[in-house]
Amino acid sequence: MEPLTKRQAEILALIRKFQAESGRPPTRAEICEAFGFSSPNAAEEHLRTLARKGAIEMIPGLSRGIRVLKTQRGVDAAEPGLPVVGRVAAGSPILAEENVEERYQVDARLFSPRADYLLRVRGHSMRDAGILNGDLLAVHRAAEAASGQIVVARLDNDVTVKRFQRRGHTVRLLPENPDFEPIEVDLRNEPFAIEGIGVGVIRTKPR
Amino acid sequence: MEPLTKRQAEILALIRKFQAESGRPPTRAEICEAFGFSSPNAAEEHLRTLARKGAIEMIPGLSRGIRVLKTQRGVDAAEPGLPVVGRVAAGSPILAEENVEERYQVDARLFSPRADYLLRVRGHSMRDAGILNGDLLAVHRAAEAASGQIVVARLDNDVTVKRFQRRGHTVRLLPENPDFEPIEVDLRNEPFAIEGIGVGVIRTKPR
DNA sequence: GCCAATACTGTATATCTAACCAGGCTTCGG
DNA sequence: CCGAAGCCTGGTTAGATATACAGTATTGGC
Repeated sequence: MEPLTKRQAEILALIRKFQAESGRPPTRAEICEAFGFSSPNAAEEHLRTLARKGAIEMIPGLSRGIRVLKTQRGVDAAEPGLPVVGRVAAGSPILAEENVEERYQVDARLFSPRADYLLRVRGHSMRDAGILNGDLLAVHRAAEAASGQIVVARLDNDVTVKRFQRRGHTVRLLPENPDFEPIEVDLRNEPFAIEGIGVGVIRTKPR
Repeated sequence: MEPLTKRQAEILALIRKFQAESGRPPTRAEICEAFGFSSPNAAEEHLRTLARKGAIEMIPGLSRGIRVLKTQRGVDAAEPGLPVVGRVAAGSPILAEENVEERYQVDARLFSPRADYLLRVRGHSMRDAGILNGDLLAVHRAAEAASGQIVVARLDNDVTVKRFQRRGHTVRLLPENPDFEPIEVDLRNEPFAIEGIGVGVIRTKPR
């Protein structure tokens, strides 16, 4: 989605708020009233811009034919449920909008510590820890971890799930499957960061 | 809320569905289209009746000025969340109150088919299917199952989770762990019933 | 300096929408 | 048998709404 100006973001926020409170999208006139515009064209132009930038969809001819396209919002907004993160684009923050597939309505407090998001796991390297290909790993955001914990780690633009082990300057990322090899990272000259700690698993399809 | 006729309940259901899918309430004309009415008055009268009976609110003069008042709590939308079943008392129905430990706020529609309850799994017999001791198995209530599905089965007052296999009069309950032995049941002279089908897993503690 | 984009005012209009009127058909209780 | 309520057709209209066109002013990049 193209970046929005401050004013455009305000308009988008109003559309969201209006819809959440009243159950219907606003008309041009209602947007004008909220912002003090005296011409419906002011609202119309903002809507067109938002549509062009991909923030909303406009259905021609329909009253209140506005759809907010992306549920957007990262961690801060108190939206119910947890964002599901699929493939993580190289270099982008893990909760960047482009990585969020959808939201699942799951109580974050089920997990302890609290889950911040769900990461869709690819591959079989954690099979013996009961984490299968396609599973959702409930992740608590953290930059530190204790040895033995299952972590979401970022190394050189690759995000992976492994069991964490640290000895001095060396970090070992251990798979839970004898078919895979441990990864060794020298913290002095290789990029490494912990994105979070695995606090649970959700599998929505039986195996 | 006064009781609704069958037709009125259908109209109300459509309003809910329309709003959930499009983000806006329907117009009279859109209701007509959905039901095949040829006059907007048919929709108008239904809306008035629904408003009189307290099911919806109508805001005069506004396009799409319909608000569904109660989230309804009938058969379909009972208590939110899923009941967690722990140890199942001998002979009692699996969802009997005495077996329900608590309720977890999880969207039942995450799973397909829909989950009806969560069963806390004891033991390691399904380890290689990624179902560990202490995990919650999301269960869809069913009395039948296809071979190869993971089922919750009741045999002689014992409830167990295994992979289901049937050949004529014989049912085999297969563990997913070489340390355990398959269970064979002769349907002609041994008690056996399927309680449900496993449709997912939730693990609230990392391993 | 100039063009494009943003951010509005002001006006106009075709059409969408809510809302009303008149009437037909059926069911059900008194 | 009657009246009321549910359920619908057909048609009408005031006003709500989307959308186009003509301007003005400001800002930032080239």
